[in-house]
Amino acid sequence: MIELRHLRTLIALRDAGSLVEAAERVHLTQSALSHQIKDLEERLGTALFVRKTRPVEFTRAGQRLLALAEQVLPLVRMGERDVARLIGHEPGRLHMAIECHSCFQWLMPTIDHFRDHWPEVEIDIPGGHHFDPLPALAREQLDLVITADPQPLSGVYYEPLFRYQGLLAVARQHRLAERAFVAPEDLADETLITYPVEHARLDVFTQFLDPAGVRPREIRTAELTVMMMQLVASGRGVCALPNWALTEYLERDYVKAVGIGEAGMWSTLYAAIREESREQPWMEDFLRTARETSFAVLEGIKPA
Amino acid sequence: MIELRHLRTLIALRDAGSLVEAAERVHLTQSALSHQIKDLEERLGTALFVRKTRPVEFTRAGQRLLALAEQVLPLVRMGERDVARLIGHEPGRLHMAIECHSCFQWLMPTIDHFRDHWPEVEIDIPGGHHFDPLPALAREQLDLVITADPQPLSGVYYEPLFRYQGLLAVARQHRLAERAFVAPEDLADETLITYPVEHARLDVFTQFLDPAGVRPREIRTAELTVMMMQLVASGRGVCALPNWALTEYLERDYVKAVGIGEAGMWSTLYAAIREESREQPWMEDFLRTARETSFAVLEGIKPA
DNA sequence: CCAAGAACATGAGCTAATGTCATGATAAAT
DNA sequence: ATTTATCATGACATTAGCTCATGTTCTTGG
Repeated sequence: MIELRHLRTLIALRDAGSLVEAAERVHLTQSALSHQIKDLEERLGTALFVRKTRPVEFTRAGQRLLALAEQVLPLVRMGERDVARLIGHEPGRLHMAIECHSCFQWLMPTIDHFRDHWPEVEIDIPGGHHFDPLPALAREQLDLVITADPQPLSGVYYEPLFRYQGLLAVARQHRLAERAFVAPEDLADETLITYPVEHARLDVFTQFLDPAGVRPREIRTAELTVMMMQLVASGRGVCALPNWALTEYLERDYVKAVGIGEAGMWSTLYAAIREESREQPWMEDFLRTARETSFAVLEGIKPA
Repeated sequence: MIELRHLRTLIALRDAGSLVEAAERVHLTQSALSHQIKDLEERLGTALFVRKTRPVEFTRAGQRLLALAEQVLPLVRMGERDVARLIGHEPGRLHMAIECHSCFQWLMPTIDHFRDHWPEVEIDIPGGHHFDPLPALAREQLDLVITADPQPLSGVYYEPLFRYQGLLAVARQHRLAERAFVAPEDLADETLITYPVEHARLDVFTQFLDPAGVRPREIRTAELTVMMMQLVASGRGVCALPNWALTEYLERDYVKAVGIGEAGMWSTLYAAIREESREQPWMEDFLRTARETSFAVLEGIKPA
């Protein structure tokens, strides 16, 4: 019997273009997908896609099932959502804080989408609190915090949203601009621009420079991403940012980006929530929506 | 994650009205369904139906999922059907013979429905053959035979369709008419009307009278069911027929029906096909359609 | 009102489906 | 030709999902 699992796999496969990446998206191994699809194909008595091409090419049978998936999965999700809504009549509250300074880009579409489906949930991003957001979460002053560095805190659960790559933004004519990636030593006599937060919470240091024992010549801070970009573009320094925070500047050819370290510098973005709110139907829905929206809106990120 | 399995279960549950019978329909145990649904309910965080009532009553969440199932399952079946059709381009042939004389009632809707979906399969019920249909099946003169007594024959596979109960039709004012069921001895001085086939192929004898060593006073035969009903109604005998062959006469209050033996006399109706044709996509579809249609059209039958 | 019968729940245990891991084959890229 | 990426495959592991046996609860009929 065909199951929804199979349909979800096919969609992931189409979106990803390869088994390996599709496997990541559905949080299984490549092997599992290979077996799963092979099994399905055997039962149906036909191949569903051609593996030799990149991206994979679907056979007619495969296309038919894809179409089926497109019809069916949204219906199922709507159904689940309705059921969830039938349960939690108590109007929910979703007050959130955003640690990472440039998340609005993908968070806003998420919120818009969410608001349509859960009109009764009160959403807010209270501005200008100067307290530490994670304790405030535990204190129930906040309900969700977007953060890149989870710290163990009783009652707080960190739901991974996605992984992203940190890139080094440099001026277009910078000496490093044509490199595929930089080594820690390359930053030894550069000015590094960061957000004004503790050293320990910046991945460039913890993951990249500190392990190599390298310190940049100078460190200066800036509050806003645009500001940083101006400094970088005018050659007054370099700065490490998530790939998706940079795309708009890269598209406009305002700065260049190079990889950080040979393997790249990857971090995970988390949604921190209280344990109890974890099973709230609208919370589950929000997290799912957030993940979906981010994959739709952002490029070059990977499932956590 | 919700799966199609769950939706299929819910539909079965609604149609059946109780877990026990729903379990039969999906060919699982009552326990399995209980676990399955409990698990689903836990994950959704709400009950789906009230178990105390008969038939079971669905909660709002349950109703929503039922609606979902009604939307989704037909789509899935159409998808599967299309895929199956994409494979088997070779035009199929489906020539069938019907052993049991009063099957047209449910077979016709099946054929109609099937013809819409598989226009390229040539369907026929060749009439008036006087040869034995099962050997003809092996000889590839026929492709499907509806029969109630499977006989081991190499290369022939018997797919069970459903189980039905044999009932004894008696005149309205007959002395047995008010009984819940008859014992073998009750027939000792009755005239029994049967189809004109070998003794060994009539369940009344093999399952009921022979084991008890009872012979009816007289046996007479009739070709057609209507004929039998006329004889029965006018008090010239009694006859054993499948429950579904009788319903139309019962509804019109033309005859009465009583059970045969305390436990009832149950037989299974089979579709006999050749081993090889068993995996033909349209054959699978025909059998499924046949089973579905029969459950929709007939009452008082059970899954095999 | 009690005994017997249905129908559902539940826990233990088993099996088979469905994963992972390690590795090999194949094709594309350098 | 070598490296790198992707997919296939077999052996093993895990676990979801089933059956079996039994308990609980509600209904029915004597």
